[in-house]
Amino acid sequence: MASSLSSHAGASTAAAPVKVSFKAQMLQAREDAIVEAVNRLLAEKGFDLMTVDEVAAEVGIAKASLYKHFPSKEDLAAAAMVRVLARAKVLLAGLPADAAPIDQLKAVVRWMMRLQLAGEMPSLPSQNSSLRANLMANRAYLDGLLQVSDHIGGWIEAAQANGSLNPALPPLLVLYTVYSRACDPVLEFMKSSGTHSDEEIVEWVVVTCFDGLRQ
Amino acid sequence: MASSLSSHAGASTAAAPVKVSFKAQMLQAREDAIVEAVNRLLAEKGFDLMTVDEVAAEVGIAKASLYKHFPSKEDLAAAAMVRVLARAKVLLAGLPADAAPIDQLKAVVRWMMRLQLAGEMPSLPSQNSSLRANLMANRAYLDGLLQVSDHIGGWIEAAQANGSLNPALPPLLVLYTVYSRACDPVLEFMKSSGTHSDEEIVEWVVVTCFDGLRQ
DNA sequence: GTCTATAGACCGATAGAC
DNA sequence: GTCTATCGGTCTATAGAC
Repeated sequence: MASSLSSHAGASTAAAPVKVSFKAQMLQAREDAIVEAVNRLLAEKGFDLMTVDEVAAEVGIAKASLYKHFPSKEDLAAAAMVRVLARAKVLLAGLPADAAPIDQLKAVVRWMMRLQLAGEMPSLPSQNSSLRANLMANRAYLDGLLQVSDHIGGWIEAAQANGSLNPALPPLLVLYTVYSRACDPVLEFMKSSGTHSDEEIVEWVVVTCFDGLRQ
Repeated sequence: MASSLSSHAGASTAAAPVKVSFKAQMLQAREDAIVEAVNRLLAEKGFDLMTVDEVAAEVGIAKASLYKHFPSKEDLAAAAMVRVLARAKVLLAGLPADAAPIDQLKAVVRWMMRLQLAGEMPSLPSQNSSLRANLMANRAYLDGLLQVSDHIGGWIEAAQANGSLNPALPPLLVLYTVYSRACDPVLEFMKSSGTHSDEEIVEWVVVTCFDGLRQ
């Protein structure tokens, strides 16, 4: 349909999409910069302590320009969550399909913990109700969360079926436990103790998560 | 020394301590009410979303009266943490001394999770630096934390020594992992799913914590 | 009559929103 | 760049105990 349209309208409209696309690219680029800044600030200080002024200053734009892109602080946070969910989808798609489900799950947990240790994991307070309401009304967020959860959920069921994961545990509990590693305070605690490398910490937490504190 | 003083001064001063003690008791009772309200609000909304006006309203006193007892919002939070640490000490002291160290640890984890599910576990954001600085300057908090950590730390080392806990894990990691159950979002998630009782949830998280997701 | 504690108005700063 | 709401923190007039 698009090709028939351009062949009919000729050169004048052939240039127009390029121009619009360029403008859209600029807009998109700025939006990306905003969301990345929000992502970083959410990881560093959390939602409540992050101010919209900070975000604008970090991006280097006026606060008013921010509100052209996102109507509220809550929407900024939602955009950051959508971004990290998109990154998660890329990771999931890139994992070797023939690996054991339990190893897929471990890879996901490792990725989330490395992201947190790198200061790139935005974490939102589950207590803020206005934020929760906003997220639950955000289609992009819900869609992304559902897709990622379905993908991981498939591995959980497969791992329980082949006996590598405790089948007595509700799959939802396992999913939540995996997700919780994204905001596990143990990582920050161990990092601040300063006596271990990030990779050591990640491996220890993976062990405690899948094999428990017991030996 | 107090008895020799009263025997010397006679009846007139014998009444005075009673009066002072009554006044002090009233003051103490109100302080307890304040700290309990702070504890509940911290558990419900967290530090940032809790307002001093709310605390005063909950207790039923004026905000200025609050500031007669505690000089700042941070001190209110610290008092709530001291309170929960005191409750923890009572629990630790009441556990059967002859039980296996691993069972002592499980009992502690169960207690923390039940407290969280009951909405009585105050949790502070680790990101708020002014709050952290205030806590680190609070002797009562540091003392309480140290005592509780020493007590639990002894069990961790004993459990590692008798092989019921993985000896390859740094004791500090184990301690942090235990403490983290106090703010484990899995509990709230599972509770909000509404299909399981609190005790079921607690037992599942205990299993995943000590035995891992793996079977 | 004095003195303390209280209640509720008040202030300055700051953050979100436009 | 402005506006408004809110929040942490303070001030003052008053009520009640001794």
